[in-house]
Amino acid sequence: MPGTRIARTTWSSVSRRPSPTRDRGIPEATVARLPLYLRALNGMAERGIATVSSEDLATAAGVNGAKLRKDLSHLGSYGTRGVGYEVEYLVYQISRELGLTQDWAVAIVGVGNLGRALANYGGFVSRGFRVAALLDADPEVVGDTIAGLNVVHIDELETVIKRRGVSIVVLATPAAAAQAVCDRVVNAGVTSILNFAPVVLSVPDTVEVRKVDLSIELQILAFHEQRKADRESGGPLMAVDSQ
Amino acid sequence: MPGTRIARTTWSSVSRRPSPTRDRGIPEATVARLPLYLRALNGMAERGIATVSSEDLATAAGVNGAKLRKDLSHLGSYGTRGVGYEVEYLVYQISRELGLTQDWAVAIVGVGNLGRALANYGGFVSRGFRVAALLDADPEVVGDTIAGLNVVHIDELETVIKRRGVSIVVLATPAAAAQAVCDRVVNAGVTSILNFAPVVLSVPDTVEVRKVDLSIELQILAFHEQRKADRESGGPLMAVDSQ
DNA sequence: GTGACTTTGTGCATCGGTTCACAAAGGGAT
DNA sequence: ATCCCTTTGTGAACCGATGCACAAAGTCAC
Repeated sequence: MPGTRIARTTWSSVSRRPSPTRDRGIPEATVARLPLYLRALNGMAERGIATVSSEDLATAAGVNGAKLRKDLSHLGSYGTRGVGYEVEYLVYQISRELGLTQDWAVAIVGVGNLGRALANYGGFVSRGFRVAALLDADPEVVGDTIAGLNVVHIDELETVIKRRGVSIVVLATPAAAAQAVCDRVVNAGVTSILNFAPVVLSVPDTVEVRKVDLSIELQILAFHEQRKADRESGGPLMAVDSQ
Repeated sequence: MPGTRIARTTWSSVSRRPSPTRDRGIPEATVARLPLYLRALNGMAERGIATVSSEDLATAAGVNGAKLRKDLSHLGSYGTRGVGYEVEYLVYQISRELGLTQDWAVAIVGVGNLGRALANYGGFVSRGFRVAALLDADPEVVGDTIAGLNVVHIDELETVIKRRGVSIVVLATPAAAAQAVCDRVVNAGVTSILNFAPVVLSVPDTVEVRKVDLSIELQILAFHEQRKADRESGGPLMAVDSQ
């Protein structure tokens, strides 16, 4: 299947121009941590803290100081040497960089247990995001009101996406339906998808897919848990080495 | 705070012995992909496929062939050159490596919308995992039956963990309660935690914490989405470079 | 048994990300 | 204005992960 490509989290061809000062190509790892910093900073702003050092912010966000400084340096030079970062200002800069100064219309497809939970989860749709539509294929739930929104039939997908300006879609459908819905969503012009279904989605590489997979996380935990158990009973020097 | 350490996903001191053949230290990146391979293999087994090449399995799992082969080579030499991998056998080997041959008792703490969804989500508790307890602080929901389980008051946390042999805890509490519950869970001897609350948990570094954070995923999508928009209106050569 | 063909397993170059360590840059006291 | 102290921003070494490319190892046909 040469037409489609497997979803990658990174970009195939980011502009690799060696810009002199403000290289706009922010490393993916950094982008993934910016929301963490933002959350910590918001907490500080609420508690009335005006200024913060890289070291303090780093521990609040659960990372190391040097990493935080390097991350922030990718956005620009927003600190004052000898003092630290001004909290309000940094909140604004990170918000702007993440695109949270505009607001994003999100559609949730699949209103089962999980979809319902997401729709109701007020905290996760924080500043910048707004649940604009709920869709489902089951005639039983179509027409219901969940979190103040009317559930629309999946047939209306394309119409709803266009009319309500949806640019991010959350997939909470059963695994079997996910790829088909995904295809339609992509055809409707959406290029950002958050996928909760336990399948590997196949999309053109202009589309960004992020995956949240509960079962995988559990399996990773189980791996480490088992290893700890092995360690205890076997001891580190009793490694079996069954060659 | 020198006593506790921020949760890292990796191990501080994995056995770094240069073992000759079967190095038991499997790279973290590999571990994270094994569940993906396992899922693809299970699908193939169901469809009656007996044997599969690295290239086919790789595309099914959404990775590149060389990576898959290197990943599998960390577990041992389970393929046959010129033929491929026997599906059933590989399923068993990966399951064993991930610790899915035993079953793990999981407790879910916090039975709000999300906790309820997780409890009911039959698919996610796949082979190897079993929801053994539901806990909550709200007297309103304590005593309810959800997914066939009685919701227990959080006061019973330590007792329930011991009595039901819980070794993995899923935190689905409000952010404000998460750290306190986490401390109690850790004190009760649990060393594997899956955290859905939007906070950075502080735990001793013998404890493995994995985080699932919907809001962060959305923000990452927004970042890329904004960048695409900038690209279109600005054009790649109109980079502002506001030095 | 031999040769052609297929596919694994891995050495090696490369790349992105992390961490260290320090020079540069500011603030504040005297 | 000068000196000392604090903290940022970053060059450079390091480390793990990725991907290429190929030799080794097996199957199958005859």
